[in-house]
Order: sequence, then C-alpha cells, then structure tokens
Amino acid sequence: MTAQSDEAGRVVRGRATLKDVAHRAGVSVPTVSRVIAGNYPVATATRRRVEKALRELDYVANTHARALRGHGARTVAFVLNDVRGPSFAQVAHGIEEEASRRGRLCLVCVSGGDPGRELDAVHAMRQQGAEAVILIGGVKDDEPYRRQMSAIAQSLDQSGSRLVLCGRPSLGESVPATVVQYDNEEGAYAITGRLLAAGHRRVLLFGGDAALTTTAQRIAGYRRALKDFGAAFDDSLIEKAAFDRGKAYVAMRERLGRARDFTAVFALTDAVAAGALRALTEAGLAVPEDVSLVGFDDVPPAEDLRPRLTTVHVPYEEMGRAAVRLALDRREGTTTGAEQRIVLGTHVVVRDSVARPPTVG
Amino acid sequence: MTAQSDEAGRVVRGRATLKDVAHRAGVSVPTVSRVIAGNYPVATATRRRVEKALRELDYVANTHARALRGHGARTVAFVLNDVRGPSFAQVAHGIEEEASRRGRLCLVCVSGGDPGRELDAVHAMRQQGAEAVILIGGVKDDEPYRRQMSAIAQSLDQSGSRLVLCGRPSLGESVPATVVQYDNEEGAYAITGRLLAAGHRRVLLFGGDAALTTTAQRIAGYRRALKDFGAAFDDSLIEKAAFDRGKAYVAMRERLGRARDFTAVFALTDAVAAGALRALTEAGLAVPEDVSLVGFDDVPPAEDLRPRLTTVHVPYEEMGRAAVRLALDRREGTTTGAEQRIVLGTHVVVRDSVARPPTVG
DNA sequence: CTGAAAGCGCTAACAT
DNA sequence: ATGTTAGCGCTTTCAG
Repeated sequence: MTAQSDEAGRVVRGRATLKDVAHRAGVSVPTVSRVIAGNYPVATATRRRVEKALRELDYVANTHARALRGHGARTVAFVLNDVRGPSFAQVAHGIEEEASRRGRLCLVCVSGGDPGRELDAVHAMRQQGAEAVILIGGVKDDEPYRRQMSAIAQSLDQSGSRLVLCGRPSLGESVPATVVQYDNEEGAYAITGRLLAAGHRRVLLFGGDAALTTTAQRIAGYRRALKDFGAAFDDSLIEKAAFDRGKAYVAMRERLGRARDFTAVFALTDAVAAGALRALTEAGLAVPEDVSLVGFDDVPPAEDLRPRLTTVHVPYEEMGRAAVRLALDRREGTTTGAEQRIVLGTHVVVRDSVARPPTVG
Repeated sequence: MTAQSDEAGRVVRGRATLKDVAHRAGVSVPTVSRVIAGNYPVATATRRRVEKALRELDYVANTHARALRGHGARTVAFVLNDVRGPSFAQVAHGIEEEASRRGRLCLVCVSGGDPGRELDAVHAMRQQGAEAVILIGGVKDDEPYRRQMSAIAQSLDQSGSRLVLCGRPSLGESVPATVVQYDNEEGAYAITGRLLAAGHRRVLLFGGDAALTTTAQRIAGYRRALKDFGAAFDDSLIEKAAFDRGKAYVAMRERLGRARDFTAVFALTDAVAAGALRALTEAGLAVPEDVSLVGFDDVPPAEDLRPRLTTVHVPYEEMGRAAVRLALDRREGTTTGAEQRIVLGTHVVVRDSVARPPTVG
C-alpha cells in the first residue's frame, strides 16, 4: 500500500492525480471527478472500480487546481500581533471555530505589531485568494495607515474578498470593510466609575502604548468618568509604560520609588495589571487595602492573580466569531460597497481588587 | 483607481490576471510574467509599461495557479488542541516565526483534542499540499491512532511533504516522520526530586488526563524519583482530575474535604497548579508553609501566582521552531524514508512554592 | 451513463 | 528581447 503504482506497475511519484486514478480504474478523468463529487449519475460497477482505485492510490484532491477552476479557495485569513497574548489567542480561537464550522481553513500570520509585516501578510493572503482578511488589534492610526488600508479594502472588495477590522477603528463609512468593535471607551468609563464610586479621587492611569487606538479610547473613557464624578484630571496621573507585563512591573517600581500619590490604579490591560500588582505587593502595599487595582480585558490569568482582579470583560472570542460570520454571510449576499459595522458590549467583572481608599491619618 | 478597467474601457471583475495586464500594456502574457519574476531580460521601455499596468490594475499573483504550475504552495500547516492554552500558543508562535522567516505561510486548525477533527484537519492540509504538517501535543496513543498516523506519515512522505509530531511519541523508527520531543520524564523526575530533597515523603500527584501520553511520562518520572529517594509509592496519592484549571480546583477542594494526607503537590501542568493553589489557599492552607506545590510547563501565568510557582520549564517555542526547521531542511536535502528525532531539554525553575514540610506536632 | 474538449492563471521551453 | 505553445490538475460544458 505504501509504494503506489498504476496498473502498468509504474511507481507514481508525488501525489496521485485524477489521471492516475482514471488510468488505474480504466475510465476517463471526468468520470473519476464525478464519482468524487457524487453529484452526477455513475454506473454502480464503474463507481466501485473508481472507488477502489481512489483508495489504492491514496488519492487526495489538489485544492489549488480546484481553486483555480472554480470558486476560489475556501479560506479565511487573519493577522495578529502575537498568538501568545491571551486576548489575541481568544480572538484567534473564535475565528478558527467559526471558520471550521463553515468548512473553511485558516491562514494565520503574526506581525509582531509591525505595520510593515502586517502589510506583507495581507499581501500574501490576497495572493491566496482568502475569502476574508481579518486584522486583529489596535493600531497606530496615522495617515499612511489609513490610506494604505483603504486601498486594500477596495482591492479586496473588488476581488470578491473582504477586509475585516477587528478591535480596530473604522476607516470611514465609504470604505468597503467590516468593522468589529467593542465599546472600549464605555468599558473604561464603567470601571473608572467603580473606582470613583468607591471613593477614590486619585486614580493612576497606568500602562498603554500611547500611539495605539485602543489606548486613546480607554483614556477617553477614564477622563469622561473623572468629569462625571467631579474628580480633577491630573496629567501627572497618566503614567506611560509599555504595553506589557515586564515593563509595567519596572515602571510601577520606579513610580513607587518616587512617590505614592494615588490610591487606585487603572491598568490599561490585565497583563499590565499583573506587572503592577507584583511591584505593589513587593513594595509592601496591600491590594486592595492600601491601593485598589483594576485591569482591562478579563483574560484567564486575571482570575489567578491575588487578589483576583476586578476588570472589564471584552468578548474577544465572540469578536473572532463575528468577524468570520459577518464577512462570509456578506459575501454570499453579494452586497457590495459600503462599510458594515458591529459593536459588541463590555461589562465590568467585579472581583477582589477594589476597596475604599484607606482613611487618611 | 478603484474601478479598474482595461484599455478598452471594460471594467475588470474580480482579480486582475496576467492576461488583463498584458492586454493593457500591449504585450504578451509571458512578458508580464518575466517582468514580475525579474529573472529574464526585458527591454526597459517594455518593463516600464508593464509595471505601470501592473500598478494600475492592482495586480496580485494567484498563488493557486503558481502552486499548480511549479513547486507547490509554500505553506506549513499545524494542528493544535486550543490556541488559548499558553503552551500551545507558544509552540504556535515558534512555528509562525520560523515559517515566516523562511517565507512560508501558515495554515492552522484547532482540533479541540478530538482525534476525528485532527484527522479531518490533516486531510485538509494534505489537499493544500502543505510542505509540513505539524501535530502538536499529547495524544491517546492507541492502536487505531498509530495505524492511521503511520499511514498518513507514509502518504505525506510519498508526496514530498512531512509529518511532524511535536510533543508526541514516536511511531517507530521506520515511519517517515519528524519527532520533536522534550524530556518529559526527566523533568518530572527532577521536580519530584526537589520535593523529596526538601524532605517531603507524601507527594500528591495531581491532575492529568490519564489517557494522554504526556501524563504517563510525567507519572513515570515521578515514580522513578520516589524510588531513587527511597520514598514509598502510594496509589492513593495519584489523584485523577481533568487537565484543566477549573476541574483541578474542584477536585482539590473535594480531596481536602476528605483528608489531607500529603505535604506536597506535584500538579501535572501549571494550569492545574493554579486551580489547586486556589483551593489550597481557600482552605486556609499556606503555600509553601503548609503545603508545597510544583507545576509543569512554565507558562507565563506561573510567575503571577502567589507564591510564584516552582515548575519545569519546557522549551515550547523552540519546539515549534525546531519542527519547522527540521521538516523544511530535510525536504531540501531530499533524504527520504526514516524517522528523524530530536529531544529538547527541560529544567526546573525554582521560585517560591516549595519549602520543607511542616514539622509535625 | 461516459468520454472528448475547453479553460481556470501561470510559467517554462522553444521559437523567433 | 519578445511571442507562441504547452501543460500543471481539475471541473464543466457538450456530444454521443
């Protein structure tokens, strides 16, 4: 069974093709094709012979030939910064589940947050004729980016594919893309509100790559909450630190070394919260007794922090599923042109990391 | 620029092809192909015209046609249980990095641990003509599995592709597959040794899907350590609990409800350790003062547990890179036939979750 | 019910 | 330097 050969005894190198199978079964190529497709009458005896040959030669169809002939390749493609980030991983999972439910294969690329690599990836996916190209996560939303992305959206739309922006801002209503968002600003507003309602007035906004769109939105929610609760906005309470755990740890340690001029910390992501928590605890500060702490994302590790982290739940997995669903349904509807947008809700998950501020003196 | 049209003014639907470009530039199809490939002399004036047409029509090559014609599709495919698991995510990251470094695209499928879905995925990847098909993570190593996988390995090898088993046992030296492993048993031996060296004699082996190959290997290491340290093996200290955090939490809570007949816990994965830690802490037991705890995997969240988890580091990311590297290098060498195996080292990462057992009385 | 012919988009020989 | 021809593996007419 291992060394395959046709009826003449010749060993077939590489994959067996329809021709090989036809040869061996003593029929023509289209007949084999029909047996496989099963959508056309074939005499039972013939079918049996063909099926036997198919098995004996271990035939596997060539997707490329199929894609070339007919309805393209049934694949969905996505690009993300890093699969190791729990939030990205959740989106990826949602995409994969929904795609495979619909009989699609997934193409994946990591960009490491580099716009250039992202563009390369999109290009490769375009070559593959992916039915949808999903871009995941915040971006530096500048002019070149918008221009290039809009052009890509146009091209994809033109060729019957679809650009999906997932957790990333719209490019404008006239750009033919699907946008899947979550109410980032509202989530930040709600969780800042929790802190303020507990009596905190000096809330350190901590971490976050200032260039990213998601950061800006979260900061906006924070500021709006401050205003609504009548708390003063203090620029010195915006602490710029990188968007990762390790940098957050270092940054918090430094900040604590200078002064502790806050009673609560709003970490812009759960990962940043983890780093901050570590620094806080090591400095002998109890959370939440001395300092309250909240995060954003509600990724699984948030529940394992001590204390369990109060944070904002973002429906990452559902975003991934929605991205695939919208893009694919739209394609079938052959509607064309305009933007399509959906905004998913977020909500605060109350756990153990928030308390009233310590009474002074 | 958006609505594309050729020189006759006809709007081109779908992707522009070489023919469209040739038409517009007033040259033949191969000339365009040559301009793109850049490996053949083309008059400068012609080249310019072609390049212009290429741009104007927003031409993107069709990978399927290319794959059909020549050297297949340059893609690497992999299947994993769940991207959300940090260890899987690390392997995936390694694969993606190495693949994109080598100019390959990645195909990914999730199996949810279901052998049937895994088989389907492999089939789809075979159809795509992936250069390597990488299967990640432990399996239920029974006869049907071995038979099917061996057949798949043969078929892939035959068609110039390669099956890679990553963190999964060999199928035998005669099966043409690449096996990337880590010294699982040794890691378990080493970390159990730590516990025993600290004076523990009753070490609860906790969690782990008994059917999985990885579990069996870790248990073997545990038993060997017990023997070498002269500690008795006690079957009642093997606690079967599911391979995830939530189930581990429940199981540990139940066990503690019955009796506490151990002074240390060896959790078979870090995730299980997290669940166990939670139950332990809630039961008023201090770790490591009352009970020592170790894990396995050294995934990022392990460092955020309180206390920081002592565990076994597994080079997951490197495994992913090695999988791609070995499979691709081998292909180029056109060696054929036999198995190729590599075993990566593990080591204990000492953190804060192990202490001497409490002195009785 | 089955075969012959055409063609998807591309590239590599083979002519000019 | 460029065009013509052929064919990768498959499916879909169109004839019988």
